[in-house]
Amino acid sequence: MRLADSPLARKLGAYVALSEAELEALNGLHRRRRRFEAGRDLVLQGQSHQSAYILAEGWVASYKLLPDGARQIVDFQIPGDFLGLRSILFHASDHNVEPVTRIEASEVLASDLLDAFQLAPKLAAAVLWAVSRDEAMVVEHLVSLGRRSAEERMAHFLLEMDARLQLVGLADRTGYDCPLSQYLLADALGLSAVHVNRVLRHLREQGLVTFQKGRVCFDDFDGLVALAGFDATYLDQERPLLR
Amino acid sequence: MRLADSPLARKLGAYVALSEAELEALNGLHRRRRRFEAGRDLVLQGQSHQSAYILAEGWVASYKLLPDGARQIVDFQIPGDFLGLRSILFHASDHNVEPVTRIEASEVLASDLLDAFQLAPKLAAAVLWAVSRDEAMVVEHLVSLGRRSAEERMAHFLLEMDARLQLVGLADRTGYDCPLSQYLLADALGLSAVHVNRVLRHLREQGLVTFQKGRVCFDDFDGLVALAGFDATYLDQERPLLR
DNA sequence: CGAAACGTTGACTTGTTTCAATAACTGTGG
DNA sequence: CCACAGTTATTGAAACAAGTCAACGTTTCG
Repeated sequence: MRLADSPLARKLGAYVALSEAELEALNGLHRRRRRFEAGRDLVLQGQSHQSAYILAEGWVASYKLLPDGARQIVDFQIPGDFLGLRSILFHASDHNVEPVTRIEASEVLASDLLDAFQLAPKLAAAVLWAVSRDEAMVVEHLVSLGRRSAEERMAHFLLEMDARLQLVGLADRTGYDCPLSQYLLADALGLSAVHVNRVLRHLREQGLVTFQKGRVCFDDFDGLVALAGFDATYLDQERPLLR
Repeated sequence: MRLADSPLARKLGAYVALSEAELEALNGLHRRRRRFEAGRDLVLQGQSHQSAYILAEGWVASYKLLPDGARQIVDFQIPGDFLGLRSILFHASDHNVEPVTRIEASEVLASDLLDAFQLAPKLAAAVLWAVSRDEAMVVEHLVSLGRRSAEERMAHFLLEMDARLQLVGLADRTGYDCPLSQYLLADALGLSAVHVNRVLRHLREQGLVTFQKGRVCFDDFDGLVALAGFDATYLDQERPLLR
């Protein structure tokens, strides 16, 4: 694998072009590579001294549990994303991190990050950009839950994942492979699993998207964008590259 | 006013005790103090090269607008909070910032922050903590919209604002002054203004909280905490002080 | 091959929205 | 200081989106 082919390198490359030396420093973060099985949480709500990770392969869900047992998935992570970065600084982690599939991830200590930044200062700006982008995605998700209908939410979500996956080369405009069950979608979108099923059926019957057997397939991309009111500028990934 | 009395100093002081020199550096951020009238937005969605601010007095709402004109308030800011910090780094601001009351705020440039961090490195950690805390609040808000009922949402919101205001000395366990209209509450909680009114009435009739004439008054604090399932650990402000 | 997880559908219930009308504030100019 | 306009609060009735319960089909995997 060439250096630039790591998902994180691809993603950061959309923000700023990275030199060979900078890619090298980035690669240094991928020592301590680990594998985790689906369903075994990496990070637990309330626990302290947790590590952060860079996800290399597979899908992950970050979620919170409520006293009554309900759960809300805050975001999914895909290759190239950070996991639990906030819990490095915080007194205790305020959320859980669960692999949706079998995953591969590199453990990252605060000191690793600082070392990399010293080697390649441009990297610090790029990572800060990635973190701000994560926050912007959480904000957009909040807007979905507060002000979009179930159908708009689903459409918006499927489109956001497409844009994010495209950035790391795992999707194109026709669709992508998606390992999420309808239960996971329900917990992310603030719906019941039954309603998720109905919404997906309706979107399919309207000829907009088909999500079946682990594959999301856009039948009418522009129609879906219109329905969702999807505007990808919050992902900040359409800019002309800085060089 | 003694140095430690600025709201930001009070807030950061809950994370780490600050020396006189550090308070001095923090104070340096309060040059360029400005006043803004209620309703005249400071930062606009889609605009670039925006400033960040530290809020010194008054309340502010950060929100996003949807194509159909609906709006979702992401968070309110109170004295001691940063405004639009994310839009310093980002290509264009992805949200609007509107003063709810007449406010006073100090404009902060990226270079000001870096200067202050150089003068007082402990400040960098404290600011990073504040930013992470902001993100944790957005996440908890998202959980509210996704998985809590209207009544739980309202209760949770009123309790969160109490905890935050206490940290800067603007509230106690009995209540606080709150300039938010029911329309603003509705746009924050993902409800209609009519339903906000009904929810407030019901909470009042249950003897839990009274929110009338600009004042939130807790009639049964513990009962409200129980109803909301409120657990303030995500605010990370209960820790024993680091010295 | 069987069990468990996941997906699908229908009938019914509920929380929240919408529409509509009226009352109570708030601030401003005469 | 009062009258008026605009905003904010309050309440009822009807409509609707999404949830719940329940049953059954389908896939996956050990």
